[in-house]
Amino acid sequence: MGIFQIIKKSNRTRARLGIIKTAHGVIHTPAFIPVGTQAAIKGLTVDQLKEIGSDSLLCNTYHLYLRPGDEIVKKMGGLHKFMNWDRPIWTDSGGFQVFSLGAALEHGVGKVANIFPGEKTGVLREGEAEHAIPKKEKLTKISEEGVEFRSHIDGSSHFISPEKSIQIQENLGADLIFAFDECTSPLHDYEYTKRSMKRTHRWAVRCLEAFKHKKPAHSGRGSPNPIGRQALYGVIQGGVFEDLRKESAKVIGNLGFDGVGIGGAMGKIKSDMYKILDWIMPLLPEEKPRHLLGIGSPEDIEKAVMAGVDTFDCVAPTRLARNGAALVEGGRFNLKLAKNLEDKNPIDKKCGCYTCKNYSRSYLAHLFRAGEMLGPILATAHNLWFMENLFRKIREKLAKSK
RNA sequence: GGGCAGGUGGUAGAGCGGUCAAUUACACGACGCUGUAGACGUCGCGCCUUACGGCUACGGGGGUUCGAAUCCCUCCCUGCCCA
Repeated sequence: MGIFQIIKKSNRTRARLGIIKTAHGVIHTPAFIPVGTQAAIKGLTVDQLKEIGSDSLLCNTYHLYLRPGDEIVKKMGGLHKFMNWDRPIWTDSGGFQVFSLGAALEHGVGKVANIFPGEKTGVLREGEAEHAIPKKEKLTKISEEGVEFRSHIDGSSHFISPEKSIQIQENLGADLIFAFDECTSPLHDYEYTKRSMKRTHRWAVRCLEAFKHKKPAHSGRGSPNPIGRQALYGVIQGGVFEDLRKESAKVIGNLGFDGVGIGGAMGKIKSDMYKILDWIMPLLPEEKPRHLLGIGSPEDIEKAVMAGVDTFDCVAPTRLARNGAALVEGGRFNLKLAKNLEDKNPIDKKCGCYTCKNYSRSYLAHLFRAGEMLGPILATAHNLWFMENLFRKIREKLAKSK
């Protein structure tokens, strides 16, 4: 029995309305999942997050393994108890850190690379990194067995394999966990991306194997988990290459995971990502929930939902908030601008969030300029409410549609 | 009245003959942020110019020098000490 129940499918697009069932309650999809890497949504209490309406949140395996340590979290009764969040939790496998502490550091790029270093306008062959403008020394070393990380905190060495990632994630005790993968860089060429993808596939099999032997998870207070254990998502890779993406979709989609994550480099421009989604969606089993890893700019959401994505996680709304950018209809609003100091209006008059109901642009500008922590807090509450509201509208629209 | 120490860009504070439109920090401004090494980063910040470059500048004035924020004289101002 699967964890996903489709309530309604759009006739015109691949969009689905559904619920993901976990031991800590359901997630109404399509859904945005706020990211709380270190078992905390930066700046918000869980009560604030509940008031915003988030069904679930996502934490990070690598970060929690390093600090405070997954064994500690386990001793404290698991992530839910540790962070006082009784709704569903996801954990990312650490696969993204293979990228963010590796190629991303080295090349100075992100998942969606619209800026290429130096003269390079295209791909990067393996070993060619030194010709690009190297930003910093990478902290990872990848082998068939797994990935050696040098801790970004103290430089100490750590080795994470697919088996280790699963074990850490079991200790953490999230409801929905991810297979360990390598998130490749948009600068990687076809050959490297292909070899990496094949390895990610082998790692996927190893994750499933390690996962099989795990004991059923004890149920939380929410509705019973239909599968009586954590749910494991596999991750599709393949960069921007059509044959690789399709191959990965078929392999990961049929491996016996509970859900499918779509990860990796999403190309140079936005349209690349939509192309990738269109390639892989027809190849994925309908009954499995699909998660688009790390994507969540408002402008990306609707198209991805129509392409058939069920859930999204993204650091952008929370990070942007901390950096002084409020999400508004059609773009962003810079909270730090001096001219805001004389503006009595809220960020958005039509917004129903706590921040907009109670505070002016003037006050927010003051808080940010003064370096008061309340600024990022109020901005985070606004941005997450904005995302939640965006998805609520998408769900309502799907529910009403024919 | 006498002695000493100082006056540098929005602020603090380097520089003490050429490499100085002037280190650095803060402030200010613009931009960026997509599975969080991020309440962060990049850039700008005398004037004109897209740029090359030009112009005006280190309290005021006057000198020395090929060349002065840097040396000399003088005036003004500030702080401390003695009368």
